[in-house]
Amino acid sequence: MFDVFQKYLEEKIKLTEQNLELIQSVSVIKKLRKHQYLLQADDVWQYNSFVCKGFVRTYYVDNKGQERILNFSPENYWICGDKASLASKKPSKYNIDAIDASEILLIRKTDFEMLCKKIPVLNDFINSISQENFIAMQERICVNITFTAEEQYTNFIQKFPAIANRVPKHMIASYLGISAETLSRLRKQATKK
Amino acid sequence: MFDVFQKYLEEKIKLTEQNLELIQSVSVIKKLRKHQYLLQADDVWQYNSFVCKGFVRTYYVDNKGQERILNFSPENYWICGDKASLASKKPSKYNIDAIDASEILLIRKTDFEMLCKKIPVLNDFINSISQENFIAMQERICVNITFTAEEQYTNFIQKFPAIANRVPKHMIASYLGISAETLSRLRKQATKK
DNA sequence: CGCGACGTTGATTTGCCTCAACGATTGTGG
DNA sequence: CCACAATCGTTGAGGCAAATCAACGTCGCG
Repeated sequence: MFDVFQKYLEEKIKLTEQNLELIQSVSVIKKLRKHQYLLQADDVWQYNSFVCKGFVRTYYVDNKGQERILNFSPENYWICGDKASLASKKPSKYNIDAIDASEILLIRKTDFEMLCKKIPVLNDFINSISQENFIAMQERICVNITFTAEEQYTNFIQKFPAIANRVPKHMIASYLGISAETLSRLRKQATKK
Repeated sequence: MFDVFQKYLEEKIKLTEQNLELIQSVSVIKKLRKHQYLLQADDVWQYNSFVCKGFVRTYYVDNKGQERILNFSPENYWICGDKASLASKKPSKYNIDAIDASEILLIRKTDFEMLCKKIPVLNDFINSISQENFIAMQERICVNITFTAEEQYTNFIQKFPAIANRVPKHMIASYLGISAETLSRLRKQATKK
């Protein structure tokens, strides 16, 4: 499974043989069955993680007991819901679990920092990803405070068609912050048009 | 005004005399009157910017013609609403203008990258700020998709009392994504309790 | 086979928006 | 310096979008 990650990296940046070996030496693969947790709320998280295979979600349970999905992480993406706990070393507020059977590549925080120090091109790459994520997040806030439920859903399927086809509808509703019933009705209306 | 920025930096990281001079050599101060634009939508933005004095907001105009505030940046904070244009070199979707008369320190993107290259401790510091911002953003999304208007407002004043006291109410409403009328009614209710 | 996950539909309620109007304050140009 | 305009906050009336509560069909799985 490391080869998936390797291929991903090689498409983005130039790495020497030694660097790749160094990265591999600190990488661990974790297999998850469907519904299995990668991280449970109240645990401390200490890894950077990349989805080699499968599909993962980050969510939390709100004060009314509802599951709220913060993020989907399909294969070939970093999981970015765990940053808060990773940075603060405090127990996580979020859960991460597998939507499909998955294989996750883990790199311990300290190892990851070592890698970034030793491989400047990796460091730059990671920073550019962080920046992209930040911009995407900002985008999402705009969508959230501006759009109606319908507009949000349209925007979502047009932006993430792959995810939209792959996860249950009620999870999309949870991600958008609307009820599953409302989403169902929106979909019905949309087909009419 | 550079001294405000210098003081800010020195509280956070150790810098040599030369490094400080280097930073100062690429810094420019821009004064803004109340209501003056720092950045207007459709312009390209190429600076990292820090508020030395005053108060600034980042906002956009939605498809219904409403102003939506994405961010407030008080003094001693970086302005982080301009990242998308800065990264992509594309015209900005956002406007930035002064809520109060302000003085903004600007560092051109290329100069800023040079600084980060030459001053590792600055680079690390900037990265940690980016991370904090990212986490705050994530937090905001949670609040947004979970909370009612009332909960959001309570959360806001408790989290940013300084901002809450300083900006007009209708801007807070705009930031939260609720109407000014609703906010007014919430406030009325709150005083009753 | 039976149970749970998923999606849908209906009825009802409600939180928030929109439109409109009005004081209070601030700012500004003649 | 006063008059008038603009900004800000508030209040009321009415309407709508979405939540909630409830029930039901379908499918896949243990």
